[in-house]
Amino acid sequence: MLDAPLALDALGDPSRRQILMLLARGGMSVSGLLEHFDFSQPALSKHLRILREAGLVTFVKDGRAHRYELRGEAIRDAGAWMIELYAFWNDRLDTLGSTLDALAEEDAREDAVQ
Amino acid sequence: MLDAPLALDALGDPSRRQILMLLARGGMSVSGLLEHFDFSQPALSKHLRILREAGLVTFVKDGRAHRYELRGEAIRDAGAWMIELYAFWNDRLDTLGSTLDALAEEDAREDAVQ
DNA sequence: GATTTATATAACTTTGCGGTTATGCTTAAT
DNA sequence: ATTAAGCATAACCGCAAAGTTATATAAATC
Repeated sequence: MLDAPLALDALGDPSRRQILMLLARGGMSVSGLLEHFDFSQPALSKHLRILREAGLVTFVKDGRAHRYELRGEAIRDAGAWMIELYAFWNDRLDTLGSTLDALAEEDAREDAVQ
Repeated sequence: MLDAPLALDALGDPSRRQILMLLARGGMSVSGLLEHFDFSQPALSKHLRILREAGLVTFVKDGRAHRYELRGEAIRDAGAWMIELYAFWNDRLDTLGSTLDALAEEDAREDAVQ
Protein backbone atom coordinates (compact mmCIF):
# COMPACT_ATOMS: atom_id res chain seq x y z
CA MET A 1 0.00 0.00 0.00
CA LEU A 2 1.27 3.43 -0.93
CA ASP A 3 1.95 6.01 1.71
CA ALA A 4 -0.81 8.45 2.43
CA PRO A 5 -0.27 11.95 1.06
CA LEU A 6 0.94 14.58 3.54
CA ALA A 7 -1.90 16.75 2.34
CA LEU A 8 -4.23 14.76 4.56
CA ASP A 9 -2.64 16.38 7.60
CA ALA A 10 -3.70 19.79 6.35
CA LEU A 11 -7.13 18.47 5.45
CA GLY A 12 -7.73 17.47 9.05
CA ASP A 13 -9.03 20.93 9.91
CA PRO A 14 -12.63 21.99 9.14
CA SER A 15 -11.72 25.61 8.47
CA ARG A 16 -9.09 24.59 5.95
CA ARG A 17 -11.53 22.27 4.21
CA GLN A 18 -13.96 25.17 4.04
CA ILE A 19 -11.26 27.31 2.45
CA LEU A 20 -10.69 24.65 -0.18
CA MET A 21 -14.39 24.44 -0.93
CA LEU A 22 -14.51 28.19 -1.46
CA LEU A 23 -11.45 28.12 -3.69
CA ALA A 24 -12.89 25.29 -5.75
CA ARG A 25 -15.33 27.85 -7.13
CA GLY A 26 -12.47 30.01 -8.30
CA GLY A 27 -9.50 32.03 -7.13
CA MET A 28 -10.09 34.41 -4.24
CA SER A 29 -8.17 37.07 -2.37
CA VAL A 30 -7.44 36.77 1.32
CA SER A 31 -9.92 39.50 2.17
CA GLY A 32 -12.49 37.78 -0.01
CA LEU A 33 -12.00 34.54 1.86
CA LEU A 34 -12.03 36.31 5.19
CA GLU A 35 -15.65 37.37 4.75
CA HIS A 36 -16.66 33.74 5.16
CA PHE A 37 -15.01 33.23 8.53
CA ASP A 38 -15.29 34.49 12.07
CA PHE A 39 -11.62 34.47 12.97
CA SER A 40 -9.01 37.14 12.35
CA GLN A 41 -6.99 37.83 9.21
CA PRO A 42 -3.75 36.49 10.69
CA ALA A 43 -5.53 33.26 11.58
CA LEU A 44 -6.60 32.92 7.97
CA SER A 45 -3.11 33.69 6.73
CA LYS A 46 -1.79 30.91 8.93
CA HIS A 47 -4.27 28.44 7.47
CA LEU A 48 -3.28 29.54 3.99
CA ARG A 49 0.37 29.02 4.78
CA ILE A 50 -0.32 25.48 5.94
CA LEU A 51 -2.35 24.79 2.81
CA ARG A 52 0.45 26.23 0.70
CA GLU A 53 3.11 24.09 2.35
CA ALA A 54 0.89 21.06 1.86
CA GLY A 55 0.73 21.86 -1.85
CA LEU A 56 -3.03 22.28 -1.76
CA VAL A 57 -3.12 25.93 -2.82
CA THR A 58 -0.96 28.48 -4.57
CA PHE A 59 -1.30 32.19 -4.99
CA VAL A 60 -0.43 34.85 -7.50
CA LYS A 61 0.20 38.46 -6.57
CA ASP A 62 -2.36 40.76 -8.09
CA GLY A 63 -1.46 44.27 -7.09
CA ARG A 64 -1.52 44.32 -3.32
CA ALA A 65 -3.95 41.42 -3.22
CA HIS A 66 -2.90 37.79 -3.18
CA ARG A 67 -5.17 35.68 -5.30
CA TYR A 68 -5.24 32.17 -3.90
CA GLU A 69 -6.05 29.24 -6.10
CA LEU A 70 -6.82 25.60 -5.47
CA ARG A 71 -4.32 23.02 -6.68
CA GLY A 72 -6.83 20.46 -7.79
CA GLU A 73 -4.26 17.77 -8.53
CA ALA A 74 -3.29 17.63 -4.86
CA ILE A 75 -6.91 17.17 -3.84
CA ARG A 76 -7.34 14.56 -6.52
CA ASP A 77 -4.25 12.67 -5.32
CA ALA A 78 -5.52 12.62 -1.76
CA GLY A 79 -8.89 11.39 -2.95
CA ALA A 80 -7.28 8.79 -5.17
CA TRP A 81 -5.35 7.44 -2.21
CA MET A 82 -8.56 6.85 -0.32
CA ILE A 83 -10.29 5.27 -3.27
CA GLU A 84 -7.26 3.08 -3.63
CA LEU A 85 -7.43 2.08 0.01
CA TYR A 86 -11.10 1.33 -0.42
CA ALA A 87 -10.46 -0.77 -3.48
CA PHE A 88 -7.72 -2.67 -1.69
CA TRP A 89 -9.96 -3.33 1.28
CA ASN A 90 -12.72 -4.36 -1.03
CA ASP A 91 -10.39 -6.94 -2.53
CA ARG A 92 -11.04 -5.71 -6.01
CA LEU A 93 -7.86 -4.47 -7.55
CA ASP A 94 -9.56 -4.29 -10.92
CA THR A 95 -11.54 -1.39 -9.49
CA LEU A 96 -8.32 0.28 -8.49
CA GLY A 97 -7.06 0.00 -12.01
CA SER A 98 -10.14 1.40 -13.67
CA THR A 99 -10.47 4.22 -11.16
CA LEU A 100 -6.91 5.36 -11.57
CA ASP A 101 -7.12 4.95 -15.31
CA ALA A 102 -10.12 7.24 -15.37
CA LEU A 103 -8.23 9.81 -13.32
CA ALA A 104 -5.19 9.59 -15.56
CA GLU A 105 -7.40 10.08 -18.56
CA GLU A 106 -8.87 13.18 -16.98
CA ASP A 107 -5.40 14.46 -16.32
CA ALA A 108 -4.33 13.94 -19.89
CA ARG A 109 -7.32 15.89 -21.12
CA GLU A 110 -6.56 18.67 -18.68
CA ASP A 111 -2.94 18.89 -19.76
CA ALA A 112 -4.03 19.05 -23.35
CA VAL A 113 -6.00 22.26 -22.95
CA GLN A 114 -3.43 24.02 -20.84
CA MET B 1 -20.78 21.78 -2.67
CA LEU B 2 -21.49 19.08 -0.14
CA ASP B 3 -20.05 19.28 3.34
CA ALA B 4 -16.84 17.43 3.92
CA PRO B 5 -17.16 14.18 5.87
CA LEU B 6 -16.24 14.34 9.55
CA ALA B 7 -14.05 11.35 8.91
CA LEU B 8 -11.42 13.67 7.51
CA ASP B 9 -10.76 14.98 11.02
CA ALA B 10 -9.76 11.50 12.11
CA LEU B 11 -7.72 11.00 8.97
CA GLY B 12 -5.56 13.97 9.87
CA ASP B 13 -3.23 11.82 11.95
CA PRO B 14 -0.46 9.67 10.42
CA SER B 15 -0.76 6.92 13.02
CA ARG B 16 -4.47 6.59 12.39
CA ARG B 17 -3.91 6.43 8.66
CA GLN B 18 -1.39 3.69 9.29
CA ILE B 19 -3.95 1.80 11.33
CA LEU B 20 -6.41 2.03 8.46
CA MET B 21 -3.80 0.76 6.02
CA LEU B 22 -3.16 -2.23 8.25
CA LEU B 23 -6.86 -2.94 8.64
CA ALA B 24 -7.38 -2.72 4.89
CA ARG B 25 -5.53 -6.02 4.69
CA GLY B 26 -8.03 -7.62 7.04
CA GLY B 27 -9.40 -7.51 10.56
CA MET B 28 -6.89 -7.37 13.40
CA SER B 29 -6.90 -7.48 17.17
CA VAL B 30 -5.59 -4.57 19.22
CA SER B 31 -2.51 -6.51 20.26
CA GLY B 32 -1.95 -7.45 16.65
CA LEU B 33 -2.07 -3.83 15.62
CA LEU B 34 0.10 -2.81 18.53
CA GLU B 35 3.05 -4.75 17.15
CA HIS B 36 3.31 -2.23 14.34
CA PHE B 37 3.64 0.80 16.57
CA ASP B 38 6.00 2.25 19.12
CA PHE B 39 3.48 3.79 21.45
CA SER B 40 1.59 2.17 24.29
CA GLN B 41 -1.58 0.12 24.19
CA PRO B 42 -3.72 2.89 25.73
CA ALA B 43 -2.50 5.27 23.05
CA LEU B 44 -3.62 2.79 20.42
CA SER B 45 -6.97 2.33 22.10
CA LYS B 46 -7.50 6.08 22.01
CA HIS B 47 -6.77 6.16 18.28
CA LEU B 48 -9.19 3.29 17.76
CA ARG B 49 -11.87 5.12 19.71
CA ILE B 50 -11.49 8.17 17.49
CA LEU B 51 -11.62 6.02 14.38
CA ARG B 52 -14.73 4.29 15.73
CA GLU B 53 -16.51 7.55 16.49
CA ALA B 54 -15.62 8.76 13.00
CA GLY B 55 -17.27 5.65 11.58
CA LEU B 56 -14.04 4.49 9.98
CA VAL B 57 -13.72 1.22 11.89
CA THR B 58 -15.84 -1.19 13.86
CA PHE B 59 -14.97 -4.14 16.03
CA VAL B 60 -16.41 -7.46 17.05
CA LYS B 61 -15.64 -9.14 20.32
CA ASP B 62 -13.85 -12.41 19.86
CA GLY B 63 -13.27 -13.94 23.25
CA ARG B 64 -11.23 -11.41 25.14
CA ALA B 65 -9.84 -9.98 21.94
CA HIS B 66 -11.46 -7.17 19.98
CA ARG B 67 -11.21 -7.72 16.28
CA TYR B 68 -11.17 -4.37 14.53
CA GLU B 69 -12.32 -4.04 10.95
CA LEU B 70 -12.17 -1.27 8.39
CA ARG B 71 -15.43 0.31 7.28
CA GLY B 72 -14.52 0.72 3.66
CA GLU B 73 -17.61 2.71 2.76
CA ALA B 74 -16.53 5.52 5.06
CA ILE B 75 -13.13 5.66 3.40
CA ARG B 76 -14.77 5.56 0.01
CA ASP B 77 -17.11 8.41 0.94
CA ALA B 78 -14.22 10.56 2.11
CA GLY B 79 -12.34 9.81 -1.10
CA ALA B 80 -15.42 10.49 -3.19
CA TRP B 81 -15.82 13.88 -1.56
CA MET B 82 -12.32 14.83 -2.63
CA ILE B 83 -12.76 13.55 -6.14
CA GLU B 84 -15.98 15.51 -6.25
CA LEU B 85 -14.19 18.64 -5.11
CA TYR B 86 -11.56 18.05 -7.74
CA ALA B 87 -14.15 17.57 -10.45
CA PHE B 88 -15.96 20.71 -9.37
CA TRP B 89 -12.74 22.70 -9.41
CA ASN B 90 -11.87 21.23 -12.75
CA ASP B 91 -15.15 22.50 -14.11
CA ARG B 92 -16.00 19.11 -15.45
CA LEU B 93 -19.14 17.88 -13.80
CA ASP B 94 -19.35 15.09 -16.33
CA THR B 95 -16.29 13.65 -14.63
CA LEU B 96 -18.08 13.87 -11.32
CA GLY B 97 -20.96 11.93 -12.76
CA SER B 98 -18.88 9.18 -14.26
CA THR B 99 -16.69 8.85 -11.17
CA LEU B 100 -19.61 8.56 -8.80
CA ASP B 101 -21.39 6.26 -11.20
CA ALA B 102 -18.39 3.97 -11.19
CA LEU B 103 -18.37 3.96 -7.40
CA ALA B 104 -22.10 3.26 -7.23
CA GLU B 105 -21.64 0.40 -9.63
CA GLU B 106 -18.93 -1.03 -7.43
CA ASP B 107 -21.21 -0.69 -4.46
CA ALA B 108 -24.02 -2.51 -6.19
CA ARG B 109 -21.71 -5.38 -7.03
CA GLU B 110 -20.52 -5.50 -3.45
CA ASP B 111 -24.06 -5.59 -2.12
CA ALA B 112 -24.89 -8.38 -4.52
CA VAL B 113 -22.29 -10.76 -3.14
CA GLN B 114 -23.00 -10.04 0.49
C1' DG C 1 5.16 61.77 0.50
C1' DA C 2 1.58 60.62 3.66
C1' DT C 3 -2.11 57.58 4.29
C1' DT C 4 -4.73 53.68 3.62
C1' DT C 5 -5.32 48.93 2.04
C1' DA C 6 -3.88 44.10 1.70
C1' DT C 7 -1.26 40.62 3.47
C1' DA C 8 2.33 38.35 6.13
C1' DT C 9 4.94 37.53 10.22
C1' DA C 10 6.27 37.78 15.22
C1' DA C 11 5.27 37.11 19.82
C1' DC C 12 2.26 35.45 23.00
C1' DT C 13 -1.79 32.79 25.11
C1' DT C 14 -4.66 28.98 25.48
C1' DT C 15 -6.63 24.90 24.37
C1' DG C 16 -6.75 20.43 22.42
C1' DC C 17 -4.43 16.35 21.36
C1' DG C 18 -1.22 12.62 21.58
C1' DG C 19 1.43 10.54 24.74
C1' DT C 20 2.12 8.48 29.40
C1' DT C 21 1.11 5.56 33.92
C1' DA C 22 -2.32 3.58 36.76
C1' DT C 23 -6.46 1.09 37.20
C1' DG C 24 -10.73 -1.51 36.15
C1' DC C 25 -13.29 -4.99 33.62
C1' DT C 26 -13.92 -9.12 31.15
C1' DT C 27 -12.48 -13.52 29.49
C1' DA C 28 -9.26 -17.32 29.21
C1' DA C 29 -5.94 -20.36 31.45
C1' DT C 30 -4.08 -23.02 35.26
C1' DA D 1 -10.49 -19.70 42.79
C1' DT D 2 -6.29 -17.39 41.22
C1' DT D 3 -3.78 -15.72 37.89
C1' DA D 4 -2.88 -13.93 33.51
C1' DA D 5 -4.20 -11.81 29.11
C1' DG D 6 -6.65 -8.35 26.31
C1' DC D 7 -8.64 -4.16 26.15
C1' DA D 8 -10.79 0.27 27.74
C1' DT D 9 -10.95 4.21 30.60
C1' DA D 10 -9.29 7.78 33.94
C1' DA D 11 -6.13 11.10 35.25
C1' DC D 12 -2.39 13.56 34.18
C1' DC D 13 1.51 15.81 31.29
C1' DG D 14 3.79 18.27 27.53
C1' DC D 15 3.65 20.21 23.33
C1' DA D 16 1.95 21.60 19.07
C1' DA D 17 -1.59 24.01 16.96
C1' DA D 18 -5.15 27.48 16.49
C1' DG D 19 -6.36 31.59 18.13
C1' DT D 20 -5.16 36.42 19.56
C1' DT D 21 -2.83 41.41 19.29
C1' DA D 22 0.84 44.02 17.54
C1' DT D 23 3.93 45.10 13.92
C1' DA D 24 6.23 44.98 9.36
C1' DT D 25 6.13 45.28 4.30
C1' DA D 26 4.38 46.33 -0.09
C1' DA D 27 1.26 48.51 -3.14
C1' DA D 28 -2.48 51.61 -4.19
C1' DT D 29 -4.65 56.19 -3.21
C1' DC D 30 -4.88 60.93 -2.13
